[in-house]
Amino acid sequence: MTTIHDVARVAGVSISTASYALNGKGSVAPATRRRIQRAAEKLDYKTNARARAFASGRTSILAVTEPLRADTFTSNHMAFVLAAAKAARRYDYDILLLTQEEAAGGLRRVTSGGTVDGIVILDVLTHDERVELARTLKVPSVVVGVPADTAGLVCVDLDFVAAGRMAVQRLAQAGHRRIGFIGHPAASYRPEASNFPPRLRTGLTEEAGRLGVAVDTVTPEVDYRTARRTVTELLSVREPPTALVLHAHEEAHTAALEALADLGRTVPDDVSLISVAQTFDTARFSPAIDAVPLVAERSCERATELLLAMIDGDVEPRLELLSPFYVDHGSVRRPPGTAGPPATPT
Amino acid sequence: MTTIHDVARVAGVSISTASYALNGKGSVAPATRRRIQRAAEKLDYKTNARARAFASGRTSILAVTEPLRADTFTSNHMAFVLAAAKAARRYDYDILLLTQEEAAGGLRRVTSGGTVDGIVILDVLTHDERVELARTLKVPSVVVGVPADTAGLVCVDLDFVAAGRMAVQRLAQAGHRRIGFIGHPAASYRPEASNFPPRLRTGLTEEAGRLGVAVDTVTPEVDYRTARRTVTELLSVREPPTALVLHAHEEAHTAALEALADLGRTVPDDVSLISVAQTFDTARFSPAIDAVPLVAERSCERATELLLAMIDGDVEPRLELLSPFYVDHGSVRRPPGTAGPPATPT
DNA sequence: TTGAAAGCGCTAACAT
DNA sequence: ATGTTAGCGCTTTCAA
Repeated sequence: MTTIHDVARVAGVSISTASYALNGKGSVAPATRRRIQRAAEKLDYKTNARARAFASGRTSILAVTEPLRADTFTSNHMAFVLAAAKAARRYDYDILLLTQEEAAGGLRRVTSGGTVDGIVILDVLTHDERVELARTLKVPSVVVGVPADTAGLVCVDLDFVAAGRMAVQRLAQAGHRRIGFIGHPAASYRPEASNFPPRLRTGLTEEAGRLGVAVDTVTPEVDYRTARRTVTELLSVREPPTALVLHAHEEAHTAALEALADLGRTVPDDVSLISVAQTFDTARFSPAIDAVPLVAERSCERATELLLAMIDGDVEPRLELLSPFYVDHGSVRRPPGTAGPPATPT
Repeated sequence: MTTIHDVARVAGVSISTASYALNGKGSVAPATRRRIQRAAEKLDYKTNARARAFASGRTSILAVTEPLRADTFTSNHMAFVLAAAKAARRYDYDILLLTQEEAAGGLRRVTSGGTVDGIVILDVLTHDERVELARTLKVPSVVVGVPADTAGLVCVDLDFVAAGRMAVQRLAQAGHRRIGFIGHPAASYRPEASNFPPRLRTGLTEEAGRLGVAVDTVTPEVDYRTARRTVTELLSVREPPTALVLHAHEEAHTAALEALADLGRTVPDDVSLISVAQTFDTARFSPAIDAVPLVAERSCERATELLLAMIDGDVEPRLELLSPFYVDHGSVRRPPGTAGPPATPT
């Protein structure tokens, strides 16, 4: 095994100089640095991560805690975990994955022993024991999501309220006066769940109220048949909505499209469609569906950035809400029989 | 920060005795051990993981490498990652997650520096660069899956061939002479993909040949409409299969059930159904579907067991295929119009 | 710009 | 059964 001593010896310098040169720290004469690098290369020297962690007090590992709950969607979770991994790697960190069992216990463990340098808390609940714990830990942490009490925390998340508003604004602008909202299962709106479904719904309904748009809300369970039946019922009333906003699982999108096809309604001629806060690609549906996407990479990139700043320095507690943006795939048009404002904004 | 020195001092022993007592190694008098434990508790002593890793050469972290490819199913991947995490924790290990980018590079990195003690390779391809690399590494690794060349490797996997056989046997026994096989998308059967889809199909078709059962195979893409159309076509021929075997994504199951309902076929009276090698619960469909399940926990538990044995000792290279088992939910009956052998085996 | 040297906190070989 | 002690390989302070 070749150590930094070997490199120093071959390069004819002291180990401290070798260390400085290899880490790009301190001041080393260019010629010396090159000599050391060549020696390291020649000897195929690899820094011993354990020794480095011990000496420096840094492991270059971040804990990522992501419980998997029944009321949430696997693909979304996976997207965030992957995004967190990607972001961490951009800064030369690896991630240690903490799952459901041992949510708080695991955090305590990897934290008290110094296994990780920081914590990324994903998929946070309105009231989350991991957040309570994180507040008391000396290891820095960042929350992706918005718990009820954000005091003393660094939180990053999509502005779900604004995302809900944005969908309504787009539809109102196209002339829709009555929209259907297909939300998550009812359980997702209870106070003990994540709070992004209610946040989105709040933005949507408040903006609708402001703009004089009626909203029919349904919250189908996570299975194709229920979703399909619910959508069919939603559209089979005397005065059906002329547009649908979806904040639901992927299968509900399929179900909605199938239900519409079955009812003989065309998108976007008869019914307009917008999907809000999804991590999957809504362009793959036929027809493609307009979206206000939830980009896991954005949240995780920013969260990681802040976390690393906390690791070597101080960061003021804060709540950073990322502005939503609109992706047009042509699934919104003005309602049938109206000659109102143009469907496409200028 | 309280160290083992503090514990030793308070307990009135040497640090080595404290270390032995705290780690359950060496021989320490029960009374002494208790004294040390009380001291540790009182001081809220936590082993410094970095120092321990440095001194012992073990980090108690396993790398789990799981690329995410387009041709595979997120929920399956997630199931295996979670199962790996769970298994690791059972043995007091944490997992460091390596994703697509840096598949081989990441392995090299966490391996050459001693960041991890071992590697769990998930979702292995028939020809997988990670496997090639793992063969050359001094850090032990275990493969979940079966690459083309298993020489020198420790591999664990469900016996997909036997799983395919089992499904056919069950149906043949119930009297079916023609079955439909709904497989993964065609791309999954190419040599550069994972090899479990072909393995399953091989077992199924060979056993069918042996038992005189005709097999109509379809390989729909991963979207609801294609799946549904394909299933409808499969059943809309002059002599349709009387049973379906599914080795496909979850949405294809929904699609198949919908297609059957649309065609007016009842399960299991008109058509029998078996789902093979799925990680999701096939009982949640209505009707519930018989299964030869793929239990991620089984594979990962055994893989981890072997990996840990490799970490402190030697393990002979091997390929361990786990026997499939059948879960009856009543979705198999004898074909309509036959009065042959009973549908349920004794 | 470079080098000498002091640990970091723990494990484990060895001595008692 | 318990204690002494030598590192583990690196980072970093301090001196030159």
